Amino acid sequence: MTLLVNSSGSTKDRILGAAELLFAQRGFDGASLRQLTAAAGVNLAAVNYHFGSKEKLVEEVFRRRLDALNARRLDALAKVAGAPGTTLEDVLAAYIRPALDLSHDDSGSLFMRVLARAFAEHDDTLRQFLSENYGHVMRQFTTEFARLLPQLSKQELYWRIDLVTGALTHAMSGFGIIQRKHDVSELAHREQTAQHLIRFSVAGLSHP
Amino acid sequence: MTLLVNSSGSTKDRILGAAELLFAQRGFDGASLRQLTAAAGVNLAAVNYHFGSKEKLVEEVFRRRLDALNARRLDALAKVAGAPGTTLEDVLAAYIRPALDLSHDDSGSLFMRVLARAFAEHDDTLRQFLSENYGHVMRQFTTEFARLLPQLSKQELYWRIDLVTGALTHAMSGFGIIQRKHDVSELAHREQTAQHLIRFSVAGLSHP
DNA sequence: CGTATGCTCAAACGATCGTTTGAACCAGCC
DNA sequence: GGCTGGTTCAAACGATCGTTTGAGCATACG
Repeated sequence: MTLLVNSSGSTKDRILGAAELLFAQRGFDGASLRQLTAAAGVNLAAVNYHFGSKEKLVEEVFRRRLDALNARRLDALAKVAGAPGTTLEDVLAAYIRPALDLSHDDSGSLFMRVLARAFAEHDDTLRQFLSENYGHVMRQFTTEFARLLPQLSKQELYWRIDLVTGALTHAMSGFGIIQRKHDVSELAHREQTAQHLIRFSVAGLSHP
Repeated sequence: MTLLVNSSGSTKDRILGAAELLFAQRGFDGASLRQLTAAAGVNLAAVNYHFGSKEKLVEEVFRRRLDALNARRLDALAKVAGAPGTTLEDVLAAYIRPALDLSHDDSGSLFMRVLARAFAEHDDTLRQFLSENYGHVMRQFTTEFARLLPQLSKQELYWRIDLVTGALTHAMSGFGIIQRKHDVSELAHREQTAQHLIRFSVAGLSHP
């Protein structure tokens, strides 16, 4: 089976790291606490001791990554929002690039796959958690999109953003058929993904 | 808990119907055979008697719907493919409309949600099953897209189709924020969804 | 009639799940 | 030394999982 994920760090961090990996690979139900604690190299009871329950652990996995992701998204947005020369590409880049960085970060994080799984699970408590804690980020981006696309009705804009989100989630979680070639560096592949996503989204958002 | 789903039909069909519903709601792991057989109004052992195992049942749920879906997709494609006046809209409609019909069909099928779940699960055996049995459909559509978009490189075309698929899956499985209003008929909403998807995809596929 | 055949049923199987328990350990402080 | 609070540990808890079993029932055929 899966071996140790982390031999260093605190027990809590080792659990969080192993949880992220195993949730991405096998899902929230599919990954058991016994597999998880074995991979983390900690005792089975450590999860309930440090997090209270498996469900709370799931929330912590989300919180840790989403806090970082949305902070970087808002930073990037603040640098371009409201400025006179700002383009659709700029706002989309502020939305897309932090997510791509996260989905391919140093620890080989599979977090975006975990996130996509959460969407697919249609778990109401989890969706409520996401909406409550991170809905304001989406709202800020929507406002900026509306400013740059004044010709679109609110309804029309929502539709298009929804479809962009679908393409984004799909690409970021590695659903697709596109795989990185062996002769392309990780960084180059990420840049290529960002370019495709942004140009595709610009076209989808701004068509007449 | 969930009550009876079907009080008529053969035991096999009742199981398949209940399985589709519960897999969509709770996932393949999350839906137990005891919940499932209770909802179908059949004995617990009936699943293993008629299907052999839970995994085989999952495959049957897919096979039943995907056979119908892809037959209708290929029918629709055959009517427009290769013809001189065929547009991108026509081909996209042949791809999108049968899926939308299925995702909102008479029995309130949640099948597209099941399919999206299968994508998210990243289950290799399931992906192989899908690729082996239905890969040729995707290949035919890709060929037609390539004919209508000769200016795109193969690599570029694959990227764009991949992103279209993401938007499609997202919209069809009801991930998004867009919900049908109470004063809009089911049929009108489906048509609106198709229109948005097609126009968005045309823009994304054909931008320079 | 007897007896196959296809199907359903309640009951049980062993495995695995998330969680709890109580003892053991181990720093730091009196 | 003794004591305390935070942490880890093996072991067990009851619940639920997918699957199997063998008896029971119905229909069809000789």
